[in-house]
Order: sequence, then structure tokens, then C-alpha cells
Amino acid sequence: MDNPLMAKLSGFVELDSDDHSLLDCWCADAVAVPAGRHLAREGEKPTNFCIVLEGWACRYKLLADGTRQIVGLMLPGDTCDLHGSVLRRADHSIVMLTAGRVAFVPTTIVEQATEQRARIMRALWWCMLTDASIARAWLANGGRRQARARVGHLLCELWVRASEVGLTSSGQLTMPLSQIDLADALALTSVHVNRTLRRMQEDGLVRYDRREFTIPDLNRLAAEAGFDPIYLRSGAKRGR
Amino acid sequence: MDNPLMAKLSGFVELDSDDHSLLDCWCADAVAVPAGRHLAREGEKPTNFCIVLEGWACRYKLLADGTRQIVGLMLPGDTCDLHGSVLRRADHSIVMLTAGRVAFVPTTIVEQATEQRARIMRALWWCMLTDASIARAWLANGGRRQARARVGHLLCELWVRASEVGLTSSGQLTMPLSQIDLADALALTSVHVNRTLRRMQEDGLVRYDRREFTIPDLNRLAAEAGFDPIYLRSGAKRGR
DNA sequence: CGTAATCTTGAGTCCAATCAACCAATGTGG
DNA sequence: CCACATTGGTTGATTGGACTCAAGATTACG
Repeated sequence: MDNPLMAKLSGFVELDSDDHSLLDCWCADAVAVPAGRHLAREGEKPTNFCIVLEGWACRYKLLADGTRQIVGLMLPGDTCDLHGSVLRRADHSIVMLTAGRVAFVPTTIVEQATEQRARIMRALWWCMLTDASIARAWLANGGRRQARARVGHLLCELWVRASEVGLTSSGQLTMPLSQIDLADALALTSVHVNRTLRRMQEDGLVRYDRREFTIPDLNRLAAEAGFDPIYLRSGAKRGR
Repeated sequence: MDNPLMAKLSGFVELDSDDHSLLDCWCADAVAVPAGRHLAREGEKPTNFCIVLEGWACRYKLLADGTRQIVGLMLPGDTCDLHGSVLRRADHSIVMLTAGRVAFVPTTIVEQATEQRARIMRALWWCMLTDASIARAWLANGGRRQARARVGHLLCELWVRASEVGLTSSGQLTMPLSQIDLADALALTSVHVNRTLRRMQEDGLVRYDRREFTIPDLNRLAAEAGFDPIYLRSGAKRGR
């Protein structure tokens, strides 16, 4: 399993060698991108289907007062959905949070595949459903929980998602998000994120030094944050 | 255009008579359902694809402390996405907010169609993307705006969506949501929704009596609430 | 017509925002 | 290599918007 997209899709459908080579082909021309590079911009018609192979990116919306609301996070193996193939203009922007590698596949190419390759279409469909699930989970998380639980919930989610693509080495997760980014995702201020994280560390719920995060007891954090990984749908195939 | 689902899908793709008859067939056995009837329950495997033909429904999650967070609203013509066909368990529940009529189509039937009918698959794909867009818009709305703008934003969205399916007669919208429902969708308390609505009425932004809403000047409300209907993607077909 | 649900209004409280420093780490150019 | 700028992290004091609690008015409904 040489790339995280295949790993992700294989978790859901059984891909044959043809499927593999198609995905290989899509990812063949991946290019290095720096942090801050936009993969899509609100209001523009997207022409590429983007596959994040290395690095983290986020979807965000700019509000009238200039504040940024992050509405989704993309880890290696994640794709930006197929808005481009059916929609005129993106309703949000996507930007790299770290440097990384991204494959840009013309939407026309992807469209062809979805018409001929049922399995791949199915797998991409599943990716979109998962994205939508995550958005709903964020709605519930942001809505009625307070800061401590919100922060905990997001950390649990990122921990699980990062683990699935092999980003947690020896129980550690290098967190590419600054506290400002976390704040924009959680709809809190960075000041409050800072205080909250600090207290959670004092209580032994998390540990962090620089950007190295550890969750000593995922179950305890999950319990306190009301986190249930069902919405991530990991390993749907195996679950059948 | 005899049913709101066809109206909705026709706004995006050109359906031929075969497509029409298939959708007709799906909706043929629609049944009347009372307010409070669940169409899906969190944790259960959904076996039906539901089409709301009359009435309003909502997707919601119950949080640990018993509070309800509404994560989506469904109007006539809206469908619950195809979670059932690919997922084990629903991550949220769906319940009727009013009495209405709903078609329950076994997911196996829908799956067949998506493999053979490219247009219908494409249209349903588009529905899912729109749902996801709305979820993201709600995230941005809930995140950093205050109550007045949040309420205004939701009212704008509902106004536009209701108009599209012909639910605003003579500039009025019969709002099936109680202030409690609105509060659960906006992540506010019903007390605060009440106060906010009252002040917006005093300022002439909205008018309501019982459940009859009027928006005297949609542009003004939209401007104050930072509402941009781009995320609703209405009339994508015509926009090409 | 009576009971329950919803709406309305008021008073007091609290969580998170704001405002304002200061520190640490990183990076840049002379 | 070091002044300097920039970004991110940390902490304190104050403010404010939304929640909570509570009670009464109105509406919906069997």
C-alpha cells in the first residue's frame, strides 16, 4: 500500500489491480506544495480534484468581519470532493496548513472514472459521506459543549484519523495545527484554546511540548469529551 | 412536475421520461407520517432511502447531557442520503418535525439505479454535495457570529429553500419550526431565540405572527446576516 | 374547556471574548 | 554571527453575550 489514498479506499472497498493502477496514475504527477498554498478558492470554479498525499490542509470560510472559520481538515489520503465536476463555484477555500505533496487530477478525468469504475466511484462516494459525517459531528461538537470538551473532541478525532494513516509514531502525534488554527476550527479564541489546553495538560488528559502531542489515555479523554468514533466510519469494509 | 423531488433534481440535470418514471415508481408508495415519527435512528443500520414529499424533518444528534443538536433540516423534495447503502450504522437520527408524506425506498433498489442510471446517480450525488455545503455553512454560521446574525442567516436559508419548492405563498412562509427547534438548530436557547426574534421584529427585519413569517426585505436581512446563497447551489443546471 | 406546550419577559450568573502585555522560538538580512 | 522582525504561545484583568432560573401569558389540542 504505497500511498495513503489507496490505504484509505482499501479500508472500504476491495480494489483490484486495475483500480490500483488507475489511482497510481492519478497520483503519479503529485507535486510538492508549501504551507499556505491554496488548492481551491471560494468563488472560483474548481477544475481539479485534489488528493493530499503528504501534509495537512484545511477547508475554511472567511466571514464578513474577516475572521476565519475552518470547516474541515484534510490529512494525507484525504481528497477534496468533486465539487468541481458538478458545481460552478466553490463555497469555501482550501489551503495547505503545512508543506506537503498534492496530486491535482482534472475533474474530467475523475468523471470518466466514476462512470466506468463502479468500485472507485463507490469508494469516493464513501469519502464524501464521511466528510459530511464529520461536518455534522463538528456541528454537534461546536454547538452545546464547552471549550474543554470541544478541544478534547477535536483532539480525539485528529488522533484517530492520524493513526489511520500512520502519523502517530510511538504514541506521539506531531500536531501541525497552531493554537490559532485550532481556535479557528473550534470557533474559540486562541487565548481560550491555550488556557484550555494548559488545564487539560495539568489534569493529565493530554501532554504536549512544542507541537508534539501525546494522549496518555484515549478512552479517558474520549469519555470526557463525549467522543464516539462511529462518525469516522473507519474500516467500514471490515465491519460488514 | 408533480412532485418536489423531481422539481429539485430537474433543477440540476435534464431528466428524460425513463428517469421520471423511475422516480415516480419510487414515490408511488409514499405514506403519511405524523410529526415525531422517526425516519432513521442513530446507531441503527438504515435500510431505506427516504424521500420527504410533504412536511419538514430534521437530522439531529443527542449529546451526552441530553441536549439535542439539529444538524440538518429537510424540506419537501429533500432526501436522506445513501448512508444505508454503504454504512453500518447511522451517526444521527432523522425525525419528522411536522406531519407529512414520505417515500421509503429500499437501499438495494436505489443502489441498482445508481449503477445503471448515470443521470440519476449524478443528481443524487449533487444532493449530497449540497447537504455537505449546507453543513459547512452552518458551521461557519454557528461559529463566530452572534445570535442576531445566526438567526437571520438560518431564516434566509429556509426562506430560499422553501421558496424553491413553492412553500412561500404570497410572501409568507409558514414556519413549522418552534422556537425550541430553531434553538436546537442554532445552538442557542429558546429563550435567547425568542428575545432575538423579537428585537429583529422591532427593527423591521422580519415579521411573524403565530408561525407565519414574512421577510419584508430579504436583501437587507441577508446583508446583516452575512448570507450568500451560493452554498445552496440552486439552479446549478441553468447556471452553466 | 382544560391541560400541555410554547411563547414571553425579568433578574442574576458564568463562560468565553476582548484587551493588553510579555516571552519564546524561529527566521532574515546586514 | 548577531540585531531585528515575526509568529506563536502564555498569562492577567475586564467585559459582555448568552445561559439559567423562574414565573406568567398565550396558544394549541384532545
